[in-house]
Amino acid sequence: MNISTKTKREKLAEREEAILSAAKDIFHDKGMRAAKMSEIAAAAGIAEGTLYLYFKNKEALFGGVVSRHWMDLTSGARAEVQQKDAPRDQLEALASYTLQRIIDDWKLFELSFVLEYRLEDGDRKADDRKGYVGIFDSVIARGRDRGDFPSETPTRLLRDLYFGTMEYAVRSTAGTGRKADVPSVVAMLMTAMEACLGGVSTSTKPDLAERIEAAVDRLERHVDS
Amino acid sequence: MNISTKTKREKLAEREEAILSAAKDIFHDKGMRAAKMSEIAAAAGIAEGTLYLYFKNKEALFGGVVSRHWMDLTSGARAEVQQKDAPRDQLEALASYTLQRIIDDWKLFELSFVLEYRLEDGDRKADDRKGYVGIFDSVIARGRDRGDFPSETPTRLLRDLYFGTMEYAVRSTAGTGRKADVPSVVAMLMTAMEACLGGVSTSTKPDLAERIEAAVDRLERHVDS
DNA sequence: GAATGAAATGAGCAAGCCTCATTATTTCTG
DNA sequence: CAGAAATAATGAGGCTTGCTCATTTCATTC
Repeated sequence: MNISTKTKREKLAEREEAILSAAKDIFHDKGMRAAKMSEIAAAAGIAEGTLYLYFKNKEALFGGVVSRHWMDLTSGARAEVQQKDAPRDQLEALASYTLQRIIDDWKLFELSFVLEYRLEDGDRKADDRKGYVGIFDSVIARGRDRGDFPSETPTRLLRDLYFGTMEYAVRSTAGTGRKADVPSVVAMLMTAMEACLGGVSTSTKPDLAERIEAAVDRLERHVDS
Repeated sequence: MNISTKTKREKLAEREEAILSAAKDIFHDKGMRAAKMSEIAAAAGIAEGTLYLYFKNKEALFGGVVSRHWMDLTSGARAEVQQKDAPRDQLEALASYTLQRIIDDWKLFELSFVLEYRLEDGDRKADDRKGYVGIFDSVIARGRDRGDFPSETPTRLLRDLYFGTMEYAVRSTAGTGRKADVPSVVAMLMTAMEACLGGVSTSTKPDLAERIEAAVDRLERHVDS
């Protein structure tokens, strides 16, 4: 019967993993265009024809690589966000994490752009990123529930601001030697977000105005008595 | 001698135009990948080999198309900006114009992304967009000179916010039937920009000085009574 | 009209994605 | 366990397509 430690399904899954892993390396090194299917097959230790049993074509393989990357990113982001409590701080942490990851894995992001614009069924991208963007959305939703974000700016627009700024920041420095300066970008982004989210209560300490108001209140009560 | 109305140089330039025009249509319809050089040659009314006398290869041809597009965009934007006086209004006008153009010519933008990530000498994009981004930069510079924008947020970061948000806004709606809602995006973007540029306050939250004054007023009235 | 050089041509080459007839391996069955 | 049946893997070859280059056409000059 089945004496071997690996079931058939496991062996197939394992081989798919090997392919994805080899493909990732080669796409990363050479880009989508220059990476040859024959090369990927060789790196994965299989025949070229076998590739096509696992992935319909080069683009599908590429899609598989990018998709895995997004899933990895998503789980990392979720962990990062859970370490903070206040929605505002979560937004900040998510921004730092996202930016840093985009910088680190720039090559894969670059590739995922290329993919986006070549794929026939334009929904893949959405699927890939849906999980990631969902984290952002739920932070915003929670902030709104708590009353931290009184403004009614649609979440959709906030996404544009948030992710657009970060992606562009990295893209605009890619190619040049310079790396995007994470803290600066995050600081500006938070300023912008706060403006668009309405009166964000700064989580850490009450802001200057509030302290003055509170002091005046105390003084009022004091004078009354 | 030269009886014909067109000099030789003119004829060559004209032919290059014909090629670019045909290429634009076909790239637009089929995308970079599916567009065939033979097809473009046929559409331009020349032999396939002749293409290669005008453009080194497919990517160079593609680059020519995208480059022309950016130049067109840039001159339009400049005209738009000159119709306003206040830097803040110029920013707003530029944003509306840019966003609308990105939406209208989305296909070409899409293609210019693809190009970006396939080109060997990564500087072309910068060259193409430099003129366009320069308009933004000079509006910011003028605003700073006039003292309208007291904040010292680096212009580089502001570009990320400005262009990143707009590009992402269009990208996130591309593919779906929905079009990006220009006024909403511009409104949010201006809120964000104002927050980052300092000064220009339309913020919902009364600003610090106003709150302190209000508190002092209360106190005064209280003590008087 | 001959000579010269520039411009255009398109058949054919090379590269690489993908198919499919064949072979190998695993699973099932009596 | 033998054989059958099903599943998986192979890699040579087909086919598309970007690009080259030997040849031809056209324009200009003397």
